[in-house]
Amino acid sequence: MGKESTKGPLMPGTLEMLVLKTLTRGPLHGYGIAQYIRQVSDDVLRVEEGSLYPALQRLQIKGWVTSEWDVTGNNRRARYYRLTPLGRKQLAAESAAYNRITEAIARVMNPA
Amino acid sequence: MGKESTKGPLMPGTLEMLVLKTLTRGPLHGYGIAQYIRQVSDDVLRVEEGSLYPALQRLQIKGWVTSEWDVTGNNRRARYYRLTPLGRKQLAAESAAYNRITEAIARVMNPA
DNA sequence: ACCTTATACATAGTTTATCTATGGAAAGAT
DNA sequence: ATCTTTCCATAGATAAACTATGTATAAGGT
Repeated sequence: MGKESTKGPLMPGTLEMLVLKTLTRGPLHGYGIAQYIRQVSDDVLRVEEGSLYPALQRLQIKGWVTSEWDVTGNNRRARYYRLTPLGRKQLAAESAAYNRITEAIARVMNPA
Repeated sequence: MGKESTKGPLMPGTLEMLVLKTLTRGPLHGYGIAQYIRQVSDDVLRVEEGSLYPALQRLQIKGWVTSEWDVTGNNRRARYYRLTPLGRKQLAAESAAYNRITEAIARVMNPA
């Protein structure tokens, strides 16, 4: 009866990068971040709230993002997260590291 | 003074896939598996022994590999791991899942 | 003979990130 | 009234990788 669960676990270590990337489009609240990532990834990447909110706290502590309470278009209170300049640098670094590693994995998986 | 450490952490969840893939070339011992992955990845992926040996035990328990003691070309005793047919199927499944996820990540990181 | 390096296996304990499972609260629709 | 959706948040469990450590032997240099 239920629908088939597409099942979409995240690769540990990629969540922070995806969140930072999402915030380059502008400030957004947690729920919106989760929805955006899920939609853009065609429902493959599912960001669980139990993973997201702790991650957002970590990002804030490290200074990659700031946050403030605001109101959504739905007239709901929500905490909006905003990328800091430091966060932007971090995103570039993480993105480069990610590419380096996935390319290395590709060399193992598809040897010449 | 030491050499620059290239630093190459693995993405959690990829180690088993890389090991299974390595064993498609033929039976090999743990130390050799680590060396192979490191070399083919151009020193980007470093397989720590503290990660590898527990992983090999997990693979064996699940039936993806078997093992037996043998002697290397260096005249040393070593435990050789061999991919099972089940392991080969598992590799195909993990590889497909990995591609699905990395492609989804790419959609988030490089939106059209 | 001795010492060092490289090879080879293995475990214990820590860290860290994600997940599951909950819980609360308010808006809007039926 | 009640239900669904939106939105936040935490506690506890799970799992994979890491660091550190220990053992042992072969080969090669001095």
